[in-house]
Amino acid sequence: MKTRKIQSAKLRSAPFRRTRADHQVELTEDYVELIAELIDERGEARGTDIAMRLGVANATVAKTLKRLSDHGLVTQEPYRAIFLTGDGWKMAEDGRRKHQLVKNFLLALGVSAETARIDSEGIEHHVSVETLKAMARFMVRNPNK
Amino acid sequence: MKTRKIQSAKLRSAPFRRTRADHQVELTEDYVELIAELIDERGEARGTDIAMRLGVANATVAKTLKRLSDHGLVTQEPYRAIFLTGDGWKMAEDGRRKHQLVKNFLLALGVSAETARIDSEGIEHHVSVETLKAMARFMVRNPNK
DNA sequence: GCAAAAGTTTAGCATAGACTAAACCTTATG
DNA sequence: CATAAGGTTTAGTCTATGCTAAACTTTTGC
Repeated sequence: MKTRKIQSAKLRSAPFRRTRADHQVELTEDYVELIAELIDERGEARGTDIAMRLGVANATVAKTLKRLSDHGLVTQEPYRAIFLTGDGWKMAEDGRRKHQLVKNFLLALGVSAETARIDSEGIEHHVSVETLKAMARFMVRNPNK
Repeated sequence: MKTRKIQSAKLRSAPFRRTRADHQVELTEDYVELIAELIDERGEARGTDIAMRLGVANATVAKTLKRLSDHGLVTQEPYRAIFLTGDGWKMAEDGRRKHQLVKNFLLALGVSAETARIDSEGIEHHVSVETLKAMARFMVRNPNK
């Protein structure tokens, strides 16, 4: 096959997907959002509550929290509740704003509440600012039916 | 704090997010879709091409392909091109259909081609059938501006 | 105020997905 | 047609995210 080399040249590098590191970012965002939610709802976030909501073992939560703490997003004392740092709150707020917007958009699009809740959680981490703006515009044009 | 126990009881279990195993599914879908694309474009998919498009090292691709092969999605002979099995094609086609729909939807919503391309890749794995239908309806109402 | 229950942490293990470096086949070209 | 270039595989390492089991601390309730 004589054409191989030429074809290969056409593909030359491509920052096409992010895929790898992004999964960590997503999980981190999920954690801080959930922690913010728990603090709002009940004044404090505890390992067990996080574990239950995420459906993982507490040991897993403890390990992840240690990492978040290393990365300066949460603070914790042994055997005490977890709190968010300034950076942690910022990330959580960003996430929640996005999440709300996507969810409301899906509702405006006409999907059920349940589906809007589930899909918005997945989609939230993948929408750019441009798309968020387009969603916001759409909602202005199509008020909450 | 006397209320702890009662509060905890309220949270009782919650299949709230999928998060863990899903990342693997996403990566798998990305691989088979890309392989299908390469086969369509040029008749065969090779490790190097996949590595370039995904932006990872070939060793990483080789390892992942071994897993896909174990899971019956691709077939490969040493030092030869990669092909999809029936299941592999099915997954790839499903993914591509979803991907196209989401991308066209974003375009119809008014985002730029570049953003539609990038965001649709991320969103694709997180939209339910119900949301896809809602997107399709929207496009009927708002033909390709 | 002590013992049992509940929650948290630590230790050890497994798998996935990333990397580099080196060994190994194929292909292309002089 | 031999060899250099290029693609592929293997080996070994690292980090993240899961798990269970066991140790440890705090809280609750008698």
